[in-house]
Amino acid sequence: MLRLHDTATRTVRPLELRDPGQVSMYVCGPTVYDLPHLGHGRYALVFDVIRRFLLFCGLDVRYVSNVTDVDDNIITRAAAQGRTEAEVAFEFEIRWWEAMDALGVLRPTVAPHATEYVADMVTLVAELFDRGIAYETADGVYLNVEQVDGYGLLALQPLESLRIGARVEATDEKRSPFDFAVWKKAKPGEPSWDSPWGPGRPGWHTECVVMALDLLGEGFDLHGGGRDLAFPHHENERAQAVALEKGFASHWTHNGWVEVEGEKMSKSLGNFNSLTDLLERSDPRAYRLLVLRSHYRSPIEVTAETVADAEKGLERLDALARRFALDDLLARAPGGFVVLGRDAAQQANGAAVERFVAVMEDDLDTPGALAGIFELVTRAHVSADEGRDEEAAALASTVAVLCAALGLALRAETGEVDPASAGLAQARDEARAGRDFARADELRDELVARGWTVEDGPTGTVIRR
RNA sequence: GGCGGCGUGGCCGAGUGGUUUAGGCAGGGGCCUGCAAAGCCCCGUACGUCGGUUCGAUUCCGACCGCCGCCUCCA
Repeated sequence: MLRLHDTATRTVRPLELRDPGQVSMYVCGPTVYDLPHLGHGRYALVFDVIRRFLLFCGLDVRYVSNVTDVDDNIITRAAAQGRTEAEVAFEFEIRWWEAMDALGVLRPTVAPHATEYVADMVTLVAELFDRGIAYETADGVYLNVEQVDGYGLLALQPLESLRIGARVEATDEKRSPFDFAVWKKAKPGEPSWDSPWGPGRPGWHTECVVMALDLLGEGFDLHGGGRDLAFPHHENERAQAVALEKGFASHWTHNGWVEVEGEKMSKSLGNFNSLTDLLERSDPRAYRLLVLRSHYRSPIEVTAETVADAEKGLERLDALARRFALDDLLARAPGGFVVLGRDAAQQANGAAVERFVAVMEDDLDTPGALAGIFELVTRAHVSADEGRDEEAAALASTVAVLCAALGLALRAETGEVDPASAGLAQARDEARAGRDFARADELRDELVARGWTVEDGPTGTVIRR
């Protein structure tokens, strides 16, 4: 079984399933008030890979990831742009899914919206209120964290030590500095819903509790997100569940940061920290490879260099795909899901698959998994060079299967060739046949000038983009 | 102030108490090729500093230096 780091216990331990054969996971989704950034892309990729690996291992996965479509940031953005909150949320949610699709991130099984759950959230807040754990202030309803057992579990430090450095606003009516809003009273012009405390909107930390419990049930298996969500967001989700005496996530997993050229990320690189922008200016698969190349809990550096480096790694995989005419298994699979599970893959090259599974099960060691895949690439070429075609084909197809398990698409196609370029390629073959190499080289230069990469294959000139 | 993480060869990035290497990219040499490209083979003898434990540490312990993050909305 997959062993993953669990933030609550600070250990790597097996993911224990509530229902055998069935994984229930909740990953905190975006607040849709702006374009997704690189950090969004990383968490989405990390948990996509966890999901795909579990699928590869033959498990059913119910993957719930929310969209926060009401929140302070959206309100601020809408006001600044003279639009409604709904318009802002709608626009950026579209941009979000565009980016996810480009990254090859599987759509969640369910992607609930906060605004669809307001009534349930009011019910939850009322219950917290009735239990005396939440209290009303001038601007909302707060949960008193001092009444929650084990508060500070995910912050990885006791409540007392949190207090020392806490910044407490002087005007705060809060009973404890870490008390958080479960309901925010609306100011004039803000979107609002009715509640026993007057018109308002739910606090951010409330939506995930309600939606996770509704869509996955108590005691679901895995809750994930970026490292920064551990505290206070996940801590506060958990606090509400504990206050209500409901079983919540069994396992908490958080991924590390994205760093962009040190501290001056956006300054020197323009919009480079926008995921949308990165996806436009590089092969979208490169970001997946870049993310997979380091451990999910380590910080990663995203620079023009590391992205270019990843693109070259991709080229090596694609070259194998071309040589062996490997199918892009993801393109053929319905919904981009892994089609070949572990059992089927076993037939390709059992030892390699077992090694892959072993390293992946060890806290998602994707760098190790990639190392194994690249070794298979070399072995496939060697086998083919030495004429062991069957073995070579098996090795190459193993590469395809394992790449698919990681969500990495392989490209064997060479791109659409226009008639003029095809003509040049043919002319070059004719020149070469007549041993007019000067002419052949001229034609190659011309093709290169048109943006093609030119290779001589067994059947003549092959051009590709 | 409290807490946590990191520091590996030109770059990215794993890993381990010693004997055999991660892997990728770049670079050098060779094979193949009309020349290239792709591919294959070979090469660099790395582990922040100072101590300690040990027969032996990059890997364990301690101190120190440096970098980063969290404690506040944040993936």
